Formats: sequence, C-alpha cells, structure tokens
Amino acid sequence: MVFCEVIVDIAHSEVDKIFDYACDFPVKEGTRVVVPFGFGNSTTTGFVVRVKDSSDCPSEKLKRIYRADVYAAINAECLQLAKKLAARYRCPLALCLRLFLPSEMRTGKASETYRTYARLSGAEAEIAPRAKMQLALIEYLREKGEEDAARLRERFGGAVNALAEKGVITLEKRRYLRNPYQGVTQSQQERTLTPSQAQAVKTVTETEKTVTLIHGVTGSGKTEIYLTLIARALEEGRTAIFLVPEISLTPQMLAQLRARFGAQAAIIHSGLSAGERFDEWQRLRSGEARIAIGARSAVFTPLENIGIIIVDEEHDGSYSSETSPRYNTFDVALLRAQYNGAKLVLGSATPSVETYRRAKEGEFGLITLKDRINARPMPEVELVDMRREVKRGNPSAFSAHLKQRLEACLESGNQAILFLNRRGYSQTVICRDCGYVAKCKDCDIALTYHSEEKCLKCHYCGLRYKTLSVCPECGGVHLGYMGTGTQKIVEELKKLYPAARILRMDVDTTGGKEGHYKILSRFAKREADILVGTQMVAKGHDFPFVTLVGILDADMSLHFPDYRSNERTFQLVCQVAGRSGRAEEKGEVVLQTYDPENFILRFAKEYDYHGFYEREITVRAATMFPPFAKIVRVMVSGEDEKETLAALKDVYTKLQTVYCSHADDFLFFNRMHAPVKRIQKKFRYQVLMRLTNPEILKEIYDAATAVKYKNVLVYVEENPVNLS
DNA sequence: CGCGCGCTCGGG
DNA sequence: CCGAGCGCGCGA
Repeated sequence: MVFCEVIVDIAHSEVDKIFDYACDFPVKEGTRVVVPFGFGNSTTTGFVVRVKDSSDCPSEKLKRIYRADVYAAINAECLQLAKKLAARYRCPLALCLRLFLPSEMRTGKASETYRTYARLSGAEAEIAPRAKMQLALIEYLREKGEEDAARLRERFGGAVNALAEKGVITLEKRRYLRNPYQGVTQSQQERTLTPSQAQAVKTVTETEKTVTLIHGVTGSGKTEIYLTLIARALEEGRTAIFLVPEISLTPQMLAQLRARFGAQAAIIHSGLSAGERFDEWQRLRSGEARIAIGARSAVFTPLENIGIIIVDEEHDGSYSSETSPRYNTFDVALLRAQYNGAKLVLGSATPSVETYRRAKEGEFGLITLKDRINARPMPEVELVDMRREVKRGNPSAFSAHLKQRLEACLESGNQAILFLNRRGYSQTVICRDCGYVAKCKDCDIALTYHSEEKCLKCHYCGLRYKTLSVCPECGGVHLGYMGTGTQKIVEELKKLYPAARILRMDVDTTGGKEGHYKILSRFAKREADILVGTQMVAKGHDFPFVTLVGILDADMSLHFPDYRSNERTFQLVCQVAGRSGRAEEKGEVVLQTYDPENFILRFAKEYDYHGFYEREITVRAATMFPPFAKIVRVMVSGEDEKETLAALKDVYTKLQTVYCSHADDFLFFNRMHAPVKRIQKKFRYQVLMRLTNPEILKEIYDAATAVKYKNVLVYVEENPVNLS
C-alpha cells in the first residue's frame, strides 16, 4: 500500500490543495487517477503529485484511488513547471496541469481509441440497381480498400449497415490508426545552407547563451536554419519544439514540415480531429515522435530531453495567453530550455522592442541576417499623403495614386491585396487637413472618443479631455474620427471596379479559422482579383500573383491607443510588404496616411529596423513604457454592477496598501472603467498600474487573488496585448 | 407544520 | 466544482 498526494482536476481555488489517498497498486508521480471525491460515490479525476509511504491523514478519512492511467501523463519536468506557473500566476494547480494534456483527454472525446473499419468481404450479393448509395459505396471501397466506417456513414448513410448485413462488407473494430501522415514520404535531403545560414546554426549551437534572437528580413532563410537546428537536435538523440503563430500553420507550411520530418514530427494544428490531436500527443509523450510543432500551447508538450525550442515570429501577439494562467510563451519556453539544457531560438523579421533590447544588452545572443536568399529587393513602399487628397476634394478612401496603381495591376492580370484595420472600438480624432492626432499629455497615447460621455479619454491613465471642433495645430475644422465607415470601403471598391472580382475577409464574412483558409485559398487560386482584409491576411499564405498591396488606413494602426502601436505599425508594414511581388514580378506597396512625415512610416518604408528601434526605444524610455516599466492591470468584471463595484473597491483598497508602501516603484496607480465598459453583460472595471520594479508584482497578485466575490471575476494582466 | 431554495461548508 | 445540510419564508 502506498499513499499519494493528489490534486483534483477541479479548477477552483477552494479545492486547490493536496488530498491524500491510499493506493493498493504501484503508481508514479504525474499519473492521472480517478478518485472518490465529494459526496456519495461521486468521483473525479486528479493528478498524483507525490507518492509516499505514510500519510498524516486520519485513516478513517483516507480513501483509495480507484484507477490510474498506465503511464504518467505529466513527467517530472512538467510537474515542476506546473507548480511554478501556479505560483507565478496565482492560479489553481489543476489549471496549470491541464495545460500539459490535450483537451480531448479531459472531455473524454478521445477516449475511444478504437475505430470501426469497413472493407469489402469478397462475398457477392444481389444489389438492387436503385440502391445507388450501396453501389457507390462498393465502388468506393473497391478503389480505397478500407475506410473508417464512421466517415463512410457520413457519406453513404444507411448503405454501410445494409451492406454489412448482406455480408458484402465486413466491419472490424480495431485499435485506432489515426494517422495524419498518410501518403507522406520523408525526403531526407537537406538543402545546403548558405554561408550566413551555416554561420547562424554554428553560432546557436556553440554559444554559451541559452537564448538567441535571429533577426532576419523576410526571405532571409530563417526557416532553413530552424529545420537544420531541429535536425541537429535529433541527431544528438534529443527532441525539439517548434512554435509558430496560430495563423501560420497553413496547408503549405504543414506539407513542407511533413516532407522534411515525416512521422518524426507531430504537428498540432486546428485541422486535426479530437482523436488525432490525442494521438499526436501520445506519440510525443511516448517518444515515438520527437518534434512538436504548433501554436502557443505546444510549448507544454511532454517531451523528454529537449535539445532546442524555436519561437518563430517571436513578436506575434498570439504568444501570450488570454486565459488563466496568463502565461507568456517565451517565459515558459525559457524555463523548459533551462531545465533541459536546451537552446532557445527566437526568430523575427521585426522583433519586439522588448526582445531586441535584451539581445542588444547581451542577455540574448543576436544573429542578424541582412540578405534575402534570392537577393531580390523588398518591394518599394510609397507613402501617399491623404491630406492632399482631402485638399483636392477627394473624400474617398482611395487616393488617386492608389486607384491608378490598382488599375494598372488589374490590367496586367495580377492580383492586389488591400489592408484595412479592424473596425475597432477605438475612435481616434484626426485632423484631415494636417494629420494632427489628439494625444494624452502624460502618456503620448492617442485619445479615444467616448460618445456616451462626449469626451476624449486616455486609456492608459483615464484622463479626460474636451472634444475638439477646431484643430489645435492648424486651426482646420475637418476633424474626423478614424475607424468609422470602413465597411463602406468594399462598397466603394465595387463601384470603382465593377468588373473586378473582390473577396472580403473579416470577422463578419468568415466563419472561424476554416473560413479564413477557404477565402485565402480561393484567392491563391486566383478566383478573385482583389482581396480586402485585415492584418490576418498578411500572415502565412503565399500569393505568387500579388503585385500590389495597399494599406488604406495606416494611421489607424499608428494611433491605436496602445503603447505598442508604433511597433505594431512597423511590423504591419514590413509584413504586409512581404506579400507583394513574391513571384517573378516586382511588387509595390502603397501606404496611405495623413502623417507621411511620421518617423515610423519613414523607417518602415526603408525597412530600417535599426532606425526604428533606436527611435522607438528612446520614446519608450522618455515615456517610461515597457521595457522600462511594466503595465499591470487588475481587471474586475461581473454582471451585477453593484457587486462588481464593491469588488473593485476591495481590490483597490488592498492594492492601495501595496502602493502606499512602495510608492517609489509606481509610475501610475488608479482605478477606472475599462475602456470597454461592458462585454457580454459583464461590467468591467480596472485598477491600472505602471511599475518600475517588477518585484512588486507578487504583492499585486496577492492583493488581487485575496478578493473573492461569488459572481465577480478578478484577474491580473501584465503588459496586456490590448487594453479594451 | 412542512418543504423549497439559497447560502455555507467540506471533500482525503 | 458539487452535493449535503440547514435556516428561514410561505402556503394549507
């Protein structure tokens, strides 16, 4: 008899504690178990976090573990990591343990590892000629040989059972053979690296530093470096994790990865069925597959002996979790790299300012790839001054220049992409005569118009300003709100080019992720001439016939009320430009703005990351934004406004004691409405802080987690990706 | 007086 | 989280 410390798989702080159980069979730490818990004979799953040979718990209370998985789902490293995350983000351990399992395992969707397969039995039977489905099914199986019965039932309905009864087909229940790699042959051939690629590989493998940033322009061959590094790790008998932004696991990317690594790699992407995801996880856990490829959550893959972790497009916003625990993928990857003695490689054409600074300061290694593999220049970016268009009496969203280029593009039979910023909640005031944008005097953040209060507000400090009717800069009266009327653009476009085939991609027109792929692949197949969409369009897909990219409202991104708006804009322009002129033809980019002198746009036009960085880091230092300070938001939200306000008051009071005892470490401290006051019936309030000393974070978490109201959610966000 | 619902408590 | 236990409010 052994005794086990168990964490029950219930994500609630009230039960986030160790319960002792007896166990009459041997069990390993990290194993998922079923235990009696609560009243009557109710049970729950849990995780063994420690095995011991005695328990302090009075024996009349002790119960026995009913059953356990045959393997430990969570290995020692992951168990330790889960504990660290739970402590760091103050969330129940169960929630952190869940990160390491495929969700299918909890919901039970993947528990059936058996499937029924159908094939022709060889026996003949008379089939009525009108039984079209049955005949078609026979024909199908004659060709295919064997197929999953469930899938056949979807297609041929009752014909499956009918033929099985007649004995024409046999149904056989077998252990799963879910294999997303059917028909994939691994091509061992390793492409020869260019000298700079080879040097990069050498640098990463030989450096003492755990983390290396590879800063390489689009097309500089980062991917080949990653793949070589992964191959090296495998040769050493180690494993690898390759993280990519969610959106970039396109069918092309998948094909490329499969061709290179075959079944050695487990690629976790949204197209997998529940069962397939589970199987891929099992293959990784058991060591059958040694490369985990996927979005943010793949950082939790239960691999042993990791040799390398790669975070591609390091700057991408999808690497920070927006649900509890609100972890940052890089931080988790670093912990795993340190535990395993692995290398951690970050790659980007436009690294985040925070990352680049750490590299420049010497904390991370830095590799810069200046040249594109094919030596093709980046497309030329042209800035169009929209103020002039207004003066010329052109009120449309399209400048004369863009119209002209668009016509030329369509005429030559090429495709164009037009980028629109997402029609957000934020309404920024802009002077259409001079490009002036109202900003907060303390924060240098664009002000946002709030219609219900008829005022302008700063989302970072809550300061209110009167609305403007006259531009304080030029005295002009053509003040407008950005971000309105963007939906009209497609209409306008249709009027301008009635003959052009236009595809629109945004939240309204696409149903989920699959919808995106459909639209993108239709465009790639040249089923349309113009694609109108948000930044999402810019990621992943290759469109060889696109020679023109238009950015219609660069200002919206530039003046988004976020301290990262400069960075985002620079990234957006570089990324978007990479979509133009991929094939033989040279591409061009037309960027419309009310502020053509803006330094961010100037640097972006020249693809001058260093220039951008030097300028931006000075701004951040002057305004004391990250990486020179940390923005912390404690969000308080609930359906009952009174209760929510009471919770806010409570949170605020507790935080105030922290603030009072460390006032020097705070640049800002205040409570306020969240910029969006209500989402999904919930009232939203926040305490916003800016810290110069990250040590204070712990106390903030303590204060925030101490407040518990029945129907009010309280959570802490660090440098939130959006402040809505 | 009886039970129904909402709140509190405990779970090994 | 979930069910048990219990207190108080209302209907016959």
